[in-house]
Amino acid sequence: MNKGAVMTKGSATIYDVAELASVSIATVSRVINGGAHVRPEVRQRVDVAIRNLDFVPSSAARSLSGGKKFTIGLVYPLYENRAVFGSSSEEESYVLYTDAIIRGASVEAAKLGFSIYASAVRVGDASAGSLIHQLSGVVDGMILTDRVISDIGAMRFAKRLRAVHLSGLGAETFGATVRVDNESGMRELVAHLSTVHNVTDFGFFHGIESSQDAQARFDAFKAAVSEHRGTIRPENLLSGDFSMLRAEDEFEKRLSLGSPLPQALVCANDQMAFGVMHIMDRHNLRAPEDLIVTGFDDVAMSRTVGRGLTTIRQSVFELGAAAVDALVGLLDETVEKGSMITLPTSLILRGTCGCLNEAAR
Amino acid sequence: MNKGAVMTKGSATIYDVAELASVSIATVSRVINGGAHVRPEVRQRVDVAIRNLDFVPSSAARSLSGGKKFTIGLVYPLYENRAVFGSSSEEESYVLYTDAIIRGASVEAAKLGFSIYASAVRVGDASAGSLIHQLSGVVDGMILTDRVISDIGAMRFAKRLRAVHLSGLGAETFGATVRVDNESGMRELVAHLSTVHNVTDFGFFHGIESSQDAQARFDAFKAAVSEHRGTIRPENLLSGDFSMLRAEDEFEKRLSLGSPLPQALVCANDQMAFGVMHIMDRHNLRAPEDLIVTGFDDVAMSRTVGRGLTTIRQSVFELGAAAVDALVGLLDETVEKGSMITLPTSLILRGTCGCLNEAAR
DNA sequence: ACTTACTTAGTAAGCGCTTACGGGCTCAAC
DNA sequence: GTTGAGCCCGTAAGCGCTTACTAAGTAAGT
Repeated sequence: MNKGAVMTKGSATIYDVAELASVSIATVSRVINGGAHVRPEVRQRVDVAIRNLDFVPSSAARSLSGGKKFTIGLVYPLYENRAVFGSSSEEESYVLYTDAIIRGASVEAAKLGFSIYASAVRVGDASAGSLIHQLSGVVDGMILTDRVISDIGAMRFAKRLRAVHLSGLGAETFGATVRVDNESGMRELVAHLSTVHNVTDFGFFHGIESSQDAQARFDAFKAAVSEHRGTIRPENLLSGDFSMLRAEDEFEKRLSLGSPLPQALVCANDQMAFGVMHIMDRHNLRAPEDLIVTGFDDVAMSRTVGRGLTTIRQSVFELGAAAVDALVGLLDETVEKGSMITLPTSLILRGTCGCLNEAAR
Repeated sequence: MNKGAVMTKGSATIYDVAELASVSIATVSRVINGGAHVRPEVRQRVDVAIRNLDFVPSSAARSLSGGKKFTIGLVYPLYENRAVFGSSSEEESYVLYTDAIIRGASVEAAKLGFSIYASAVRVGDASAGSLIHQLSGVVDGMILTDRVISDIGAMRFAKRLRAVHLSGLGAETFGATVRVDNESGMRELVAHLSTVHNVTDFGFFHGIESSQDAQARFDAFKAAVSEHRGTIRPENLLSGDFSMLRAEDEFEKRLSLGSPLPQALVCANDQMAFGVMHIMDRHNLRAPEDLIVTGFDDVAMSRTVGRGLTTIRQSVFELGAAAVDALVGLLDETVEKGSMITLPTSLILRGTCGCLNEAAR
């Protein structure tokens, strides 16, 4: 195993590098990891050897030895198997949401030298706990997206594992919580509708109940409306599931009621606002003339649909990134357990409320 | 470290289990892995110990020792950082596509005991090769999606690593290729249009050039049209990038040309077909009366848009799953290097070609 | 009863790293 | 010139598994 050690079969190991550079493996290790206390000359020799051998340290060995696995788990909801292509549309909105989180997390993780291991859990699946438990052997900590863990077993693994919960409330149990500032976004929006457009008669399209975000948006909405002395007639409280399709059905039903519409219908996400506008179109109703419509998220399509959808922007991409930051912080004890990070939102004014200035940044 | 070994700090190790069950670690290992040659009684004792200690084997140690890492890399294209939320719409179609692949791959991988490590590469980024090289230290093999690797460095890593390329052509270099049967789908579609709807004057909306799929669909389309003695006027060859927005622009331009439209416009994916229909709407044109429009993919919205989009169904979810199967096969030498797996497509007839029977499975 | 063969379980040798520890240097201070 | 303090680098002990190899026990064939 002397000369044979050089690229006998699989990829090169640290021993091969050490031999080629005529140093010990400890030195090679030092060079790889920041390399304190290594003479420049030696470091160079090692670097060259690494390059010549196409050496990539084995993550497995690294983890075993170093204790850290440098992977963080990201658990997100899976709906039906036959996702997206050839499947229901409820999913699409979640797919977009989830995907943005995953990308945000991946990019941030890469910066910090971590990998993301994304794993889907069927919502409401009892085996979720077991999966998470299983995951714990593979990751250093994990990120749980909204709706993923009802709280079953939350306690159980929370103490053994670092975790970040997205859009949760009860920080305490988990390591930390990262959420979006639903409140101030809603407050801004309602204030705008009330003061600029003189809206007093409000309606609201609720998202799926099991979502903390949906709940938070509704609560904030109610608070803001009452603060501005607006009214919400019960028939203008529609309940959807964040999907466009469901929103269309519900709104169609609402129209058939005959009862006059509110001045403004605030939707808990953009997709539902699109659904509403779609149905309005069929009935020859126009936004904002016949009804002011607003969304939440500011997805790509918001800018291009009709005269532009007035909405509240949140950056889901940042959400993912922030979650990673929080988790890594938790791991090296930079972030305290129980902390809650809140990401800002901003009001984007477009055509559906009557403000056409596309400028709003 | 005797009694202390039991849950002193981190999670339990195989030693803790062995001690609790009064067996050696080798026996525990056997129980975990299929457990050949272990007396039922002993196996039970071990199982109980595992459960009591919430033992999850360390993936790191397993990999180090076993040689396999049980992770497969999945490299997909990243466009801009600020993905999806607050970003361009070109991405959305890709996001959906990528996501379906990732989910398909994850689910299949989970079944086989593998994890998916999904990693984004900026398209056209020179560092792609280095990232892939880096990845090779972490995974057993990888899946490269369409467009991800131009071929730079393909040679370089192909020999050291097992890889599956999605939608590629040149199998050989990579371990294996998994693709969708663009050809037979297109052939079916064109045959249908020609024989059932008597179309002779065809148009085509091309996808992004760098995509092998886009190219394959166009080639198959041309072949099928000429086989049916149809014609394609040059002005009816539109070029898009798979996005709805770009398609809208292009089609608007085409309309302003004044030249009569073809009888049917075959689009390389559904999103572009939606764009076309959107513009038609604005100009009071109807499908299929004024122009037959067809898509490719059968995304969720296809069923609900207008009278339903006639399209070619492919299951991207299956694509991801098949890729994992192929890769795992490659790893245990069940699948030969150089093989190509082709997934079926099927013609879905709906309103936009004049066939309203939603039944078509 | 005695080899032959198979089942069951334990012992121990790594897998490829990180890192405490210690030894050999060099250099400044006494 | 001796000592102490750094700096550099090598030695070796694990990290928690898998898997030969070995040994003991059991069943079966002669």
